[in-house]
Amino acid sequence: MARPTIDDIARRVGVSKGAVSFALNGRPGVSEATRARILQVAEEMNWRPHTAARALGGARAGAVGLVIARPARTLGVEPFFAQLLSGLQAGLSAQSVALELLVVEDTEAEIEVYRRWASEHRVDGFILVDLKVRDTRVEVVEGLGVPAVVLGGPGRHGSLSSVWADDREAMLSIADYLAALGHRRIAHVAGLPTFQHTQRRMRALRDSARRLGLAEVSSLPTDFSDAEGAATTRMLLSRPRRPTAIVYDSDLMAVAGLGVAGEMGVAVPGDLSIIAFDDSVLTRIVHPALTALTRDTFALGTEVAESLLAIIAEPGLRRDRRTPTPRLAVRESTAPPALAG
Amino acid sequence: MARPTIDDIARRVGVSKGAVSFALNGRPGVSEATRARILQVAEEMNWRPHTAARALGGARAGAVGLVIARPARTLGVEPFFAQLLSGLQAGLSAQSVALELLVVEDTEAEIEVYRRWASEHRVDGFILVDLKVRDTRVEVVEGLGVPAVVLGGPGRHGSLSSVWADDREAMLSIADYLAALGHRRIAHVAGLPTFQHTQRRMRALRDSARRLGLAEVSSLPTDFSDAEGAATTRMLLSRPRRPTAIVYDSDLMAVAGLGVAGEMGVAVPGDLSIIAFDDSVLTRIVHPALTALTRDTFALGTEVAESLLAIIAEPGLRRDRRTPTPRLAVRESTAPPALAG
DNA sequence: GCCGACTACTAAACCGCTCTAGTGACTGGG
DNA sequence: CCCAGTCACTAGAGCGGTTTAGTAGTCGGC
Repeated sequence: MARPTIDDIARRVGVSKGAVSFALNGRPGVSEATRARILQVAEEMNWRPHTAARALGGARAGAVGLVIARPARTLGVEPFFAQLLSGLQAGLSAQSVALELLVVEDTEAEIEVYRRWASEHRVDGFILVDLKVRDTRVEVVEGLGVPAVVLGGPGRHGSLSSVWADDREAMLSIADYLAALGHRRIAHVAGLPTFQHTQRRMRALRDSARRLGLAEVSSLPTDFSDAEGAATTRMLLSRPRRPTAIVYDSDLMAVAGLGVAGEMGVAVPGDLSIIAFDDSVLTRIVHPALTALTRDTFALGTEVAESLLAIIAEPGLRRDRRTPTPRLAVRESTAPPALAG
Repeated sequence: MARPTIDDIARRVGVSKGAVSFALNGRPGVSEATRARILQVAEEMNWRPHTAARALGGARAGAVGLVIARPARTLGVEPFFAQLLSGLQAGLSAQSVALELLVVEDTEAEIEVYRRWASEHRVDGFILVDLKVRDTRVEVVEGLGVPAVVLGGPGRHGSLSSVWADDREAMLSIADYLAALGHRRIAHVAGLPTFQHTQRRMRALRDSARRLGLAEVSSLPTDFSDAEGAATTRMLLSRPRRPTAIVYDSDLMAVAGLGVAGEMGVAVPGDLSIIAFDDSVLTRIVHPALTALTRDTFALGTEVAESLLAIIAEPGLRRDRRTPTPRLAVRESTAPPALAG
């Protein structure tokens, strides 16, 4: 027998389709005896709801959408994303909601996908990542009236809910730590300046420099690639007065920077301290292991998933969740600067 | 105006629903003039098909499923998967087919998901990865009658189509290369022995040893984690007669192994040559950069996507595609063994 | 004994689209 | 001139659910 439908069940039990629907959805309208009988027969026939049919009636699609606007080839190298994805999965699968994933080239294409998926009823909600400084997506998604959670914050995402960690606070803690070690010349190999979190980190470092009276502090934007991370490091270490500490906006760039230091004969942490603004196996696998800001990206993912599910269940709800500020895991790549600093 | 339906278009143009459906799907049954008019109005009204409604009529779901049975937390660290995912995306999005992704704990749960998705008509096909030696999934998916492509081969996947690269050939080329350099004691830090490709690689190495007359060659299974990769390396390097070359089944383990060598004062490539059986930024970012077997995982992904789409379009088709054998990219981690070998 | 309220259920509309059977107009061949 | 065949299109069933309106039957109260 092919796919049994509720009609088959209804016939077999000797009731109407409607009764079966009520029974299967735990809705009032059938007696307990009948409900039990229906459930039993459904079980026997191995019945499963046809998602399309359900969705057609205006119900849930049973999936949420994540669209990532990055060149597809670079996605593979970001431990962050894979971790986040895993966490999202864990959170969603608890309610057997699927994740619909799409990688597109640019924000324009991304917006087009939101439009399409929303109008196709393909998903019940969206997850927005990589928030830009003036992000057009927020407005569009708000306009679509589809529940959505923004990863990043605080503020700047209209009426959408968000899950965020305090980048600013984290950067301040790094600056404090480096200053306490005695570093005065600190460089920051940043990410794309169009991202909100990049901006926040740069601003935080600038503020720290002023407050702590650090002489030479600079943030240098990159595209997050290992290549630019390496190139920027090479440039920094070629300066006559090289920085004694470098903070990298991603673990990948930090590892690339460590490689450059090795290649140029700069000892880590003797001549140069390195801190990564993101953690993963990468930082622990290299030698010396990198001091890094760790946060539980997996947990972040589950948090986002839960937020989104909550909003889907109760539209209109707005929920801003701040996750724990990343903490500095001190490993072997940081030390007081050499005396000749 | 909310979502326009084909009925709205029909009313506006002054034709029937059927005509609109024909026109929008490029099917015969309407005149060119009417078709043009309908398309124009559909465009004006910004109409999009409701996927659920389409799927209900027995048509395509417009999505394919990928279920991965691994602890979710470890997924994040495998560059391979993210790359594959990107490639899949690229291949699928060409026909705007979505990818439904789910990470589960074990094979049992994975099979349950196949069952559910198939009966829910949620996807049009499946992609099976991590093929085990005696894999129960193949049989189940065959039984479901849903198109599927297996990543891995050759053989051992029943009537399902497959996309595969020649692991055996690749391992032979590594053995040949190391033997030519003069290595006679070679260790192989393998992956999970339940995987088909792990078995194939181990067998190939054994065969090579016999053929080339290599004295001491051994394969040591691990769980693919950086931790076990490091531990196994530590064990190998503590032996009185340590190997002069180690082949790692993944780039992650190779990097971990490199770290252990550094920690134990074993020079790479002076005292020890290292080869990774998989390539990614990881191998290029460390120092010395690792000699590795490179293949285009992204291309592999698009290949799988295309195969699957072909089978969905034409059920019953069976298509085994062999992708180019991975080639050895020689970098800085391999050299002839020290004389005292 | 009758009314109203409640329970347990049925019948059927509906969601948006596809697809088949059918219809009317026109064409062309014998 | 009539009939068969094509063309362009319509009407409506059907996909598998949900949901609403309606309907018997029962029960309690006065």
